[in-house]
Amino acid sequence: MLKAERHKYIMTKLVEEQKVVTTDLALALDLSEDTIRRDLNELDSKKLLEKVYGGAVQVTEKSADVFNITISDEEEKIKIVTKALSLLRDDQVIIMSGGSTNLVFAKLIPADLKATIYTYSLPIAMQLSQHPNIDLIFIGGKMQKNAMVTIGMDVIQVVSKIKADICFIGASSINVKQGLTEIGYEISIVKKAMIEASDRVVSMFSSDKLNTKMPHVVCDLKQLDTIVTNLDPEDASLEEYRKSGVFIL
Amino acid sequence: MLKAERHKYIMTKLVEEQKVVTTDLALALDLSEDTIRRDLNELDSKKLLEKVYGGAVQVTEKSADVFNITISDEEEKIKIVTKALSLLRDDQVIIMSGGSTNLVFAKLIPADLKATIYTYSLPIAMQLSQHPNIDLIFIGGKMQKNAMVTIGMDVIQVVSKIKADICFIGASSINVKQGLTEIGYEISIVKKAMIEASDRVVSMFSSDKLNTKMPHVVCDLKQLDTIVTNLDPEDASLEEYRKSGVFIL
DNA sequence: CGAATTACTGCAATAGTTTGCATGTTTTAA
DNA sequence: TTAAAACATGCAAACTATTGCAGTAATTCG
Repeated sequence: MLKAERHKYIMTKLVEEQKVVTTDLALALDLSEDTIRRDLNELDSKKLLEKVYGGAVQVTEKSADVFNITISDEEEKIKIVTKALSLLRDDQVIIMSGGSTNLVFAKLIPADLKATIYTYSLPIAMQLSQHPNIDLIFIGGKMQKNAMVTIGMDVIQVVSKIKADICFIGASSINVKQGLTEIGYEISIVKKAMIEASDRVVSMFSSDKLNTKMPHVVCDLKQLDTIVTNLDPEDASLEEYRKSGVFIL
Repeated sequence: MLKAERHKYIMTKLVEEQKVVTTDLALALDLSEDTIRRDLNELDSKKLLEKVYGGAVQVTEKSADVFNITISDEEEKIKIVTKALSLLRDDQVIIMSGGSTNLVFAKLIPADLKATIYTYSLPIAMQLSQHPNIDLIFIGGKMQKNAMVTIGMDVIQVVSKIKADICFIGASSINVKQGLTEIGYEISIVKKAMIEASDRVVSMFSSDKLNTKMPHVVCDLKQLDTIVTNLDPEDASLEEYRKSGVFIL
């Protein structure tokens, strides 16, 4: 029996019964449970079903409401950004890129902080727009749909005229050799401009971004002043990053 | 029975009956109360319900969420904007101001409409950012907090360079003598610029805005091409507006 | 063709999860 | 205040997952 065949069988069964059980499938298809589990994991990664302990269930379609932003691993991200809150001072000029980690950060910025914040991310601007003491400037331009950020020359032009004390920059990928890299060219050049415009560059990301790479280089590790992760700063996996001289929070 | 299955059952039951009782669930699902309690605690930590002594209740709506925008009289506004949908054509360049009526309008723009839309309202940009065929340009600048729109010279500068086919402009107040008026000076000048930039000016509002005034004049009634209200175009209270020559939808 | 590479499957050892029960504590309500 | 009900915690048994490995099948490429 072909793997594709099995997958079809599993999906059919799933629709019929709202769930599938690993052991039942192994029995029905006369295969080891290991194989079934591998199938289920594969289908899960394709988002065709949701693997759960003991089997799999149908994917629950989350509401199509644009304003209902779900943040994955929010708990983890809260831990990361909480550390970064110590970098904030009154009267700073701040630039923030997009990304869900930065969004969580925006949520947790203390209500009494007085600062000027530039951003080109719609969700972050929405979040900060309710902050009583922050002067918020949105950097306009053409919207990149899914990411809900503006991109392009308009953004670069505005950013390059800013003189910021600090910028908080999301990371798609980071590694010791290439530094910060991005999947999209446009985002990478906007981030370059942000870094140019800021005295201090901070990047926050979870450890699964470590030692990965994307096509477009943003900057060297050296150009980052501080990185903030969910790991302990002394963690072994940060060893090489420590050596490069970047401050780890 | 899979744990994930149970959780779905519990959540369904919770929606149906507004509450669940530990002992009842244990009986219904033929499991120990301990297991049910663990389930409820788990769902609680995911914020899907609130665990209470003896069972669990639905989570109370959190209103402090910036992204949870409530639109008053949404039904009424849907009626208004639905009429205005007929003004849309493929390949138009459109400017939209802020306001909840325009937000409802944005929601109802057909998915197959190809157009370029400029806006300076965060919620409207969020809404339109998911639209597959719209080129969206956000007009940046300093954010006005509560309204979630950008204002000021940056906005004026961009708007004055646009050549738009049509603009959809919210209204705070309108009357036959002064025309369109606004409570804030900054908003009024942005709207003036929008009108300048557009071949055709459309204003949508509910009838309670009729015959009211605010301090800052936006434009004459004559400068509006079309107004869209919840009233029948032939309604008596629109008599004087009809006379002024504006088209009423 | 045939050697090398790649993909698939089952097994075994290890690791992690779930569940009910026993125990002791906390909460509720008469 | 007190007794019953609900709860939290630790534990053991059963169950489920992951990982590396080895054997086999399928595919690729010279």
